[in-house]
Amino acid sequence: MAEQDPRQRLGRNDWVLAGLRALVRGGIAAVRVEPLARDLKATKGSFYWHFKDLAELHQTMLELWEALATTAITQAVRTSGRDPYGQLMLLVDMVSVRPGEAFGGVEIDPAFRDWGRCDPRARAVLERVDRQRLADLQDFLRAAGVAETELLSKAQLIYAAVIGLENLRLTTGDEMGPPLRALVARLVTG
Amino acid sequence: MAEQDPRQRLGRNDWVLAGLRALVRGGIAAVRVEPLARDLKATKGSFYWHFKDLAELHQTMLELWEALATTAITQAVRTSGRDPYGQLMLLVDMVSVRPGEAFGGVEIDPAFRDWGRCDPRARAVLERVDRQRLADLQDFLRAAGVAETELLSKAQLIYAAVIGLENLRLTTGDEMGPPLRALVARLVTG
DNA sequence: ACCTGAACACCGTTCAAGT
DNA sequence: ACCTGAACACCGTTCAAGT
Repeated sequence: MAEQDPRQRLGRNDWVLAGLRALVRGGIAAVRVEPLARDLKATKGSFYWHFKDLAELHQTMLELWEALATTAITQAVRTSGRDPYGQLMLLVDMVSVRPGEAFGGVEIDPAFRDWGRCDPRARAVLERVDRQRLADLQDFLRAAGVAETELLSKAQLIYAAVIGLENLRLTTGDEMGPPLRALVARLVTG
Repeated sequence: MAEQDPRQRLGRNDWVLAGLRALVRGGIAAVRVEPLARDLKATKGSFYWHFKDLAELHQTMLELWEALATTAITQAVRTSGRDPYGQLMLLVDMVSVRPGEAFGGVEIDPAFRDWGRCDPRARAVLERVDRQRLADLQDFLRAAGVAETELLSKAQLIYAAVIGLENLRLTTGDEMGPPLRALVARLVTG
């Protein structure tokens, strides 16, 4: 995306990105000051210039994810200029993108979901994200012509499929795009 | 139950019990060598006489719980000499007992359930325990005259109620015995 | 057989001192 | 403004030495 020049000085953001990498690789237990410092070839003192403590880094990661996982993607979809059905498919595509191809992409979702199972602070964020996404999904389905009485159940089914397919991709390596597009097509036209 | 005499020397079991106490109070993160040693007024070296490392203590705790959580209770119920319906009610009573009144009692269940969410070793045990309990519950329901086609769904409903009520007891403090007995009565006679 | 005490490694946190 | 280096505390793990 940018920043090929190896700056000597680190910003708050470099630590957050390193934290996200560690989270995806080893879970929240891997997001620790000293390993992160080694990763960035800096000292722990540098970390403590940017953050009060580990909890503040965790909080920052959660806030970033909450923003990316909800407003960022739906915003991009809404302003894409496509018709409602095209917007739904774009949403599916953005959510199905392979790990590393985009941030806020789906590769970090399971990592945050696992984190939410073990940490009340993360769980609160996870609950807000899930609620928001279900609400957004219902908006898109409504715009695409789905009947009001079927909005919730269809949104839940799609979201459940996304979560389940994310997990399967981690184990079986299967792509989630095709089955997801098929499901959405069936639910919108049916 | 026993052991009022304060022995100087600790056994493997004292460490396991201290580990269970710590797990219930503070989750698996609280089950650590040095705090446990402080709790038992011993040194860390003593711990490492009985266990290779922390992982071995964890494993021992999981094995103990798996035994108590499945075979121990159902065995006691089966050999109680009651009729099938009485056995079901005894099972409910044993599972509803207040924290501290019995080990293998339900007070430690939520702690192991939380642990299972964050640790693959614990998750494997949790899955076996849940499957075993559902199977046992179906056996008891069958003996009490529940129709074969309704065994699974009724067992699931009862087990879900147990888990949900355990959680509510932790927050609201409500007793779980009465609602559980009512549910079982309705499902067996209905 | 069971334990103590000291040692070492790892890591979170603080802080004075450097650029 | 941002970082280093050293220090301290906490805890997992090892081990020689005690009873």
